[in-house]
Amino acid sequence: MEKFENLDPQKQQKILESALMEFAENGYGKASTNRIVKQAGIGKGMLFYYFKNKKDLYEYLIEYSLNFIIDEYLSLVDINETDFIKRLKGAAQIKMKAQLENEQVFNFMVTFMLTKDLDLPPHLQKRYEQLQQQGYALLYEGIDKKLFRKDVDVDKAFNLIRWGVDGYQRDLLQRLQGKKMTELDFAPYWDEFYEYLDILKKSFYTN
Amino acid sequence: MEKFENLDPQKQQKILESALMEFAENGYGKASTNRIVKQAGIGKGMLFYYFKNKKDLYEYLIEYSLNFIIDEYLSLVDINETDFIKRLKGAAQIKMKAQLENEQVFNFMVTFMLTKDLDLPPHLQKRYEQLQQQGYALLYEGIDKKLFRKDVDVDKAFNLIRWGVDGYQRDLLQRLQGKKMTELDFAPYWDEFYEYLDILKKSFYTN
DNA sequence: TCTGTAGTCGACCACGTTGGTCTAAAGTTC
DNA sequence: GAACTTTAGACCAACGTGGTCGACTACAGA
Repeated sequence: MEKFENLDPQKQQKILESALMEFAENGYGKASTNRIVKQAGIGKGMLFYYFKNKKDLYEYLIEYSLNFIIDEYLSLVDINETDFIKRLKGAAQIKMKAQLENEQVFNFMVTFMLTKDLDLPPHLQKRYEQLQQQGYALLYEGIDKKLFRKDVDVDKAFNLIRWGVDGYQRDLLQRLQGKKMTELDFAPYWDEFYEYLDILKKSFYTN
Repeated sequence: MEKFENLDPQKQQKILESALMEFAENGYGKASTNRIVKQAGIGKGMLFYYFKNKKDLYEYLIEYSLNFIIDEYLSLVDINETDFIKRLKGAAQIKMKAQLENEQVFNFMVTFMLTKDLDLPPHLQKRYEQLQQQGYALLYEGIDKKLFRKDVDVDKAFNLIRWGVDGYQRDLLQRLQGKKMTELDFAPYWDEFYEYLDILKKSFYTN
C-alpha cells in the first residue's frame, strides 16, 4: 500500500510494531484491529485507509517480516565460514543485532510459522519457502565435517551444538525478561556465550 | 466441587481435557466457556452446575494439574541417582509416560507458567512454589560433580546437557506433530535418545 | 480568500460471542 | 407418581468484532 509507505517513518514503525505484536500474541483470528489502533495511537479509520482490510494488513506484515529476516539476518551470515561453531557465532551476533533493531518481527515470525492459521497467496508462499531453504543452508551447507571428533556421529553433534546455542539464547531471553533491551550492556553476556562455545568446541571437535 | 468429582470418570476426563486445552491455547482471559462445553459435548448449564464460574473452573484445573505433575512426574524421579545424565534419562522416561497419559496437562502448565494472567489464591500459590522448588531439586540436588570433566565448568556442562535433552525432546515433538501419540512405537526414538545421551556422556564426563 | 484534496478521527453499524441464568424436561429413586 | 437430581440449551445484557462514514483539519494552488 503506497498510502502507508509514504507515511512518516516513525509513525509507520509504530503501527508495524503494534500490529506485529498483536498478531504475534493472538494469531490471525483472535488479533484485534481495535487493540492495534489503540496501541499505535491512531484512529480506527486510518488503519483501513492504509490497508483495505485485516487480511491485507496481515499479508503486508508477512511480506515485511520475510524481507526483514532475509535481508537483515539470513543473507548477512557468512556462508563461506566452514567452521560450524564459528558460523553459529557469527549468526548469533547478526541475529541479536537484528532482534534489537526490530524485536517484534521475530516474535511474529515464530507465531506465524507454527500456527499458519491463514493460507498464503502464492508469491508469499514462495518467499516463505525461500526463507526456510535459506535457513537450512545456513546451518548445514558447506560445513567442514573434518573438524569434528571421529568417535561421534557428526549430525548428532550438529544438533547438540545447535540446541546448546538455542538453549543459551532462550535462557538469556528469560533472564532478561522485562528489561529494556536497548539500554543494556551485552558484553558480559557475549563473554558468557563465548565460554559456552569454547566448551562446545572442546567437547565436539578434535583437539 | 464434589458435584463434578462424583461424575462418570470418562465424562469427567473429557471435560477436563476440553477445558485444559482451551485455557492452554488461549490463556484465562480469551478462553471461551462456550467452546469448552461444545468440545466436551455437554450443555452450557452443566459447566456452571459443576463449577460456580469460570475462575472457579480455572483454579480447579490448576490444582488438578499441579497434583498430576507432582504425583505422576516429579515425585517419581529417582532423586538418589547421583549421575546427572542417568537422572535426566529416568526423568525423561517418566515424563513421557505422564505426557502420554494426559497430554493437555503439560500444555496447560506451560501456558500457565509463562502467562500468569490471573493471580492465585494463597494455597495454590504455595503449591505452585513447591512444584518449582521440586523441579529445581530434580535438576540440581545431590548430583555427583566428580563425574564431569575437570577442564569444563560444571554448571555450564549441566546447562548444555539440559539444553541437549530439551532440544531433542522439542525436535521430536515437532517431527511427530499431528501423529496419534497413542498408536505409535516409541522404541526407535528412545534408542535415538540414548545415542544422544551417550554422546553427551562421552563429551562432558571424564572417561 | 476560496476550493479541492489528502489525511485523520472516532462514533457508529450490524452482528457474533461473552460469562452466566433459568426453565422445563428427563432420569432416578422411593 | 411424588420427590429429587441431573441435564440441555434458549436466553440475557454486556461487550467486542471488522469495517464504514461523515465531520473536521491542514494545506496546496488559484
